[in-house]
Amino acid sequence: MSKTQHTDLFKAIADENRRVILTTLLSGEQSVQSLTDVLSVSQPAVSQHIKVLQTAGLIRCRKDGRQRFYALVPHSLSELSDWLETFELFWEDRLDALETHLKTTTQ
Amino acid sequence: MSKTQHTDLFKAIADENRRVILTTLLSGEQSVQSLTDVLSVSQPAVSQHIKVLQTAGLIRCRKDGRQRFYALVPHSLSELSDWLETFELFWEDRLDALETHLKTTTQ
DNA sequence: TTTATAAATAAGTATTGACTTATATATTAA
DNA sequence: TTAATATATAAGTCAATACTTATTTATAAA
Repeated sequence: MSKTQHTDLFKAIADENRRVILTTLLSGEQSVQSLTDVLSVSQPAVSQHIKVLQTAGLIRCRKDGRQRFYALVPHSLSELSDWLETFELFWEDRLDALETHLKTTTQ
Repeated sequence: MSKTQHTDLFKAIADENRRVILTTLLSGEQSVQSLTDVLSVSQPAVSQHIKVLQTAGLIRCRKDGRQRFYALVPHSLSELSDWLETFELFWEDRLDALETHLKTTTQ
């Protein structure tokens, strides 16, 4: 995993509206239209957020007629999960596990 | 937890240099000086990053003479952990657990 | 075919954010 | 005291970002 992609992920989830998109998709795939209804910004703004999320690998697209349905990509936050685990092991005083983890993980 | 604080956390970890500060602190508390040695930015830039991390509740300060030692605040990423868990339950098809989780969690 | 709809892209703007250098503040050492 | 050191704050700059409206592209319906 490149450093750039890493950065993409953290930046992607840094925006509140993009996090709303992600949590909205927990209830299943959504068209751009319905995502626009949820957020209080314009349709182009939503499309722009979608692009950021897609570039980060967090969502994927399914075309159907003139609509596009976006859905969560399974396990696409695992990189974040790995990053978090480093700190959780540290805080749990699982220093043995942390050492192993640091040896096998790129920070 | 307020929405503002939530946003503070995600924005705090969005920056690469701030993530470097956090991972550096895994090896114990550090002075501003030694953090400045690690990053390739000026001392004031480091102080500014420190302020963001401190505001987000991720690090704390200990004063000793004219030095200030910063350290990780244990479990301060639990909010991020909770947020992540929502998606992980979803991806694990633990839909029963997800339902329970969504009922008890503020997104 | 023409018209309407869904979404993406283009282009411009205003705000935020990450830096810089200069300076202020606090503490220690000479 | 005076000078040196560690850090924070001030002020300014530049680039990135989150929006806007206008337009393009693709598809479906009249």
